[in-house]
Amino acid sequence: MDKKNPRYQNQGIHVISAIFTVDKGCTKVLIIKRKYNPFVGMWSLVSGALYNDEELLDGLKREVKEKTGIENIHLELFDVFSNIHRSPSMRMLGIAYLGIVDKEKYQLLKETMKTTDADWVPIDSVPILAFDHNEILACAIDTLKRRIRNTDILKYLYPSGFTMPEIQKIYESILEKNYDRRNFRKKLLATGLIEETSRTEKFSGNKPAKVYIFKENSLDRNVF
Amino acid sequence: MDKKNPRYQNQGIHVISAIFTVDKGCTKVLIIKRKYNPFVGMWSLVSGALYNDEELLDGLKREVKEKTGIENIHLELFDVFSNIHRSPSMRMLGIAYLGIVDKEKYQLLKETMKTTDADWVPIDSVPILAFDHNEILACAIDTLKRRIRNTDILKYLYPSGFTMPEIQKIYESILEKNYDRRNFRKKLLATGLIEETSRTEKFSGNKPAKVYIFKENSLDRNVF
DNA sequence: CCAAAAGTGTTAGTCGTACACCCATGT
DNA sequence: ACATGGGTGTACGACTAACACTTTTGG
Repeated sequence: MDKKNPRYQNQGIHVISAIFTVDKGCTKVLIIKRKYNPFVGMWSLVSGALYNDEELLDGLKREVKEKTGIENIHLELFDVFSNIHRSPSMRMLGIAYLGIVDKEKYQLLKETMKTTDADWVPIDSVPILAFDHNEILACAIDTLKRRIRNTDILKYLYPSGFTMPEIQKIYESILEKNYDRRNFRKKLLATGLIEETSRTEKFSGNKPAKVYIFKENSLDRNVF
Repeated sequence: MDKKNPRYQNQGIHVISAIFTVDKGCTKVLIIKRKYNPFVGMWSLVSGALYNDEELLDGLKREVKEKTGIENIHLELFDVFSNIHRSPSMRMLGIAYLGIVDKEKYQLLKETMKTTDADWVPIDSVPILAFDHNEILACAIDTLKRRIRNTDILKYLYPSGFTMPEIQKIYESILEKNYDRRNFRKKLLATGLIEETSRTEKFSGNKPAKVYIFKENSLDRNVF
């Protein structure tokens, strides 16, 4: 490879995040309003250009922090978008990550150096987004559905534990299906991914519910 | 993003392929011997740098053709490698694809403009490879195992059909497990991914075996 | 007619699903 | 004591796994 060859130059890397939360039974995604060009004034996913001395995840976390104030979240790769004209100014490869967080545990900045607004919006009423972000989001939603069924991604939504009714509601909201309480509990326990703690916590009734946590190991399994 | 900022410059994109085949019960991967620097004289996966006016898959297929003579194969994304020093000369993001082909259907060039040798080697006797290709290969093998169980990736190994004993051997070779002939057949048929044809073909015995083909639809399913 | 591999069916055990009652707490 | 949601067990059907004999072809 000849570094001087212009065909190898002028390409950059976008890191892009689809960060989800579930709020009262509604799946929402975090979007920001852009303060600068390209696409000034438009909404977009939280994203930015990678520096040449940065790992992908480090760059993405930097962008997420700069544009939303949110730090220390789990993000995982799910796809790459390579359309040559997906960014107007130059060829930018888009590396897309997804995450899911409890929005109550983070302070979202409404305005930053690079954004004029930020919000959690229901995934079925997302506006037109900059770049190819609507396409990326659609792909992220599909992947999220698959991953909550096949992997223990929800471990990162509940770092300090969860109750059965609580996590069942999450599965039902994201997958848009209802599950039988008794069978749900049996199936999730049967995966071996979680374990009981001695704590209890109230979810929405009066009787306190047992708190469970995800174990460390994380083999791929069909969960639901 | 300020295009003039040097932190956004000097990064390139590698497209990398782990192309597998199964040869007499042995899973093999295609590697090439490098004619030029970096890593002249070393073996590596089939890979190269992406042009700034190319889609990822187009660039990868160009590289595969240039370095092996092989054309028209299915390749699918499986991971991204972003370690800053994974390439010695400059920061190169590595976008990794995997494929599986019937090596008898392709003519492999032993030498090309950019390679001095090329070969299918058993995955348990792969030499030290250039860049981070050993790591990428290990990751590809894991993914291949998962995908033959969860997706219809073997459709691309058998574009014109397969017999039950034949495809069972492939599953057994890659997953290093044996399956009961009767149950294997029932389970694969139950996925709904395949259908019978009117053709028959001899695999290794004297009695001809029915030929099956993969259907068009390709929903993710657990196969084995 | 013998060898080699292809093709098929039944049974037992396991897993998933459907379903109804008691329990702990707050008001 | 009542309302609200949390917690549990059982029975039935579906799927998975184990297993042996018959069929087709070539030599």
